[in-house]
Amino acid sequence: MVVTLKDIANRIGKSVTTVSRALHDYNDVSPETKELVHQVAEEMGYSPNTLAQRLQKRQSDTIGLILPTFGPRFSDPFFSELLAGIGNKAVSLGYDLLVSTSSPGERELQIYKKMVNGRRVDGFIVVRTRKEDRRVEYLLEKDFPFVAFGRVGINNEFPYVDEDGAYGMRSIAKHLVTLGFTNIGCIAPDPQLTFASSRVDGLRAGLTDHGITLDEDYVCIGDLTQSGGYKQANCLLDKLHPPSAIVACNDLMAFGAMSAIQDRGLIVGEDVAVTGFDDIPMAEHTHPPLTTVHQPVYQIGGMVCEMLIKRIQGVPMDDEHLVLKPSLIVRKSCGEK
Amino acid sequence: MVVTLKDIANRIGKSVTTVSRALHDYNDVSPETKELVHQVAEEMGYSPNTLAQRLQKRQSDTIGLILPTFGPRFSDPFFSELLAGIGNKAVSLGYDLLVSTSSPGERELQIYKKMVNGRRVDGFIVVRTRKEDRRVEYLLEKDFPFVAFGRVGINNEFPYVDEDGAYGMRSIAKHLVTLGFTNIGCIAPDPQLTFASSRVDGLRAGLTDHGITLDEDYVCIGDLTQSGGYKQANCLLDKLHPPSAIVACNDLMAFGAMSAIQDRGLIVGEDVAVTGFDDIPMAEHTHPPLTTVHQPVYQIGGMVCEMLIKRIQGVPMDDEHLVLKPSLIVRKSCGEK
DNA sequence: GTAGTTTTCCAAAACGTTTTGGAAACAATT
DNA sequence: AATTGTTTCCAAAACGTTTTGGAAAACTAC
Repeated sequence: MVVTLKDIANRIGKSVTTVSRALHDYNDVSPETKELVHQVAEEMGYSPNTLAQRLQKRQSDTIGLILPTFGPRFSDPFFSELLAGIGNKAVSLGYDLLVSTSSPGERELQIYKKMVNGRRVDGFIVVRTRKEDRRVEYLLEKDFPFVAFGRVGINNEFPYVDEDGAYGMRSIAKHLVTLGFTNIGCIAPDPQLTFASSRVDGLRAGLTDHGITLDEDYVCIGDLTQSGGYKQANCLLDKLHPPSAIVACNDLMAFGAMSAIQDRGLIVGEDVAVTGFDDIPMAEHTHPPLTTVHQPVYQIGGMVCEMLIKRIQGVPMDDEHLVLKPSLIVRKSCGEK
Repeated sequence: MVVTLKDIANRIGKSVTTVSRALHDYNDVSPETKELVHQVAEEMGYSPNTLAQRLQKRQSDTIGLILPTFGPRFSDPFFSELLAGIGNKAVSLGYDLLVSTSSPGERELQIYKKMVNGRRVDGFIVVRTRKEDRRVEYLLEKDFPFVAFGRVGINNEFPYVDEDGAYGMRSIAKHLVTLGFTNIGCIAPDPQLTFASSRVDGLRAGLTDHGITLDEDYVCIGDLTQSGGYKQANCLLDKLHPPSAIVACNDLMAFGAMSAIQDRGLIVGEDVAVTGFDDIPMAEHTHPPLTTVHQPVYQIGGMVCEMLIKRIQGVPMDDEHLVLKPSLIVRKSCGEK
């Protein structure tokens, strides 16, 4: 049924070794034999059994990505773009991508362990890092190759790519202050996430630089979805002195905030300003278009993937720690300039 | 370094066979030996090498999913939800999920071939089917297991799950007619996609039922992204007699249409009605909330995954062809009730 | 004590590759 | 003619499992 090296060998009356070496173009096989082997292999429709090759190589040529989903309806455009970036780079470098999904927690860690123990993958890409991250602790302890998108609370002794969230938020702060906003609310992510602090702290620092303090009562915590942004924006708007600008820590929550504002008959960009973070493609076509901070997510996917493969193959990386400066994208959600 | 059966066997002075059988709880191993094996295995931290097991079983226990991405910035919440549905079901049934990304075309087919020939996966989930679909032709010809989400133009002799797009669109048509709309525009997907016709035809039929004809000039083709919806809505609105209702064939394009309307100072739901299709989570929190047709994408992911695994294992399926009736979700983008 | 049965074990083969370490055949050099 | 070198090949081992087909040892029944 399925053609193996042995079948080819039997057919041409040579050994399996010779067939294998002929196909790999070793120079201890005569040109005539090579020609014959290639021809017969082609004719019989031979393709090597990847599993056998991998067992022999003791490499799975596969990288693992476990997406942290929150709730069953996981629907985040950010991750689909990251996935495309990782996936395309992986195929171009000859690696498979093994994807799993799990909400953070014990089950998630079990999946990592299962993959490591069963040698199913050669390394991981860890995304949405947390301040105390069991995943990176585990992988570090096992000395298992991985590259993270994001950093952890302490001891970042592993390769990562991260964006300078504080810098991005300072840009936002400066932009808002320049436009005259002083009463500012913020929708932050779960504080266990590393990027929560860097972004919120960046915002606070940026405002302080201009003599404005961010009231802690005006920092709400959302779940990074549009629905979460909607709810938290409502909290903010229900206050006695509602903020005139809402800084959401990702675009999805910013969209929710915009809806909350509009549902009250207020106009985004006139009555209340809104900003986001990430610059997902949808941000360009909301009404009004969202002022946000751009992260090259697709490219980042490619970068982490490439770094991981270098790590796996023992090729030195140009730079183990990459921190990208995100850029402010001014659109119209904070009013016309 | 890594513990194998042989290590355990050496340590306790038994054969590899016995250790293997003890771990699998065969009854030709004495209780004492079993106990000992388990204990030592535990102590040495043994985990079987998945690659070796798979080679021996001649099964990869892996299912393949190749996402058709359009352009580098692939950012579709629909697919992340589907992925979560497939992924969670796969781990719960002990399968790995191999994900790749490619834009439709020759390269895409190459990826399928590579996976099939190298026996890297035991089956595929094919998504976003086309009327003439090289992928299903290929898999059918190779008699390789797969389950599709969606149908093809002719000869649907393979297991699939699909939604009744025509039915969904008829609901939309009826809803709009009931609300008094007569001048209707449509933003359709690429007509090569199977669901393009079923949806547009369904709309047309639904309108005809109520004595309204869908003007072909009022059917534009969008690329299923928000940006595409924005552009095509503008085309529609630029007409001499612009439609008073825009029916988009997915939610993302509906969002774009809403922005286009709002950018002209018009009010969605008052001046122009908009409808979508899919009911992605974001649809609930746009302004106004989007009237659309609900597809249980997460569940569908689980279903196709389960069907595929049955197909792979030769277990008969309850039903090889599942066509789901989507339900109309009335919100506010066509005006208050 | 013998024949049969049950319990417990294992060597060897198999899965499909790649690598190792020669060996045979022939040619070139002294 | 003996030595060295080159070309071409391959048997065997290895990767880490599981399965097959016994076989030895220990009981059971008469």
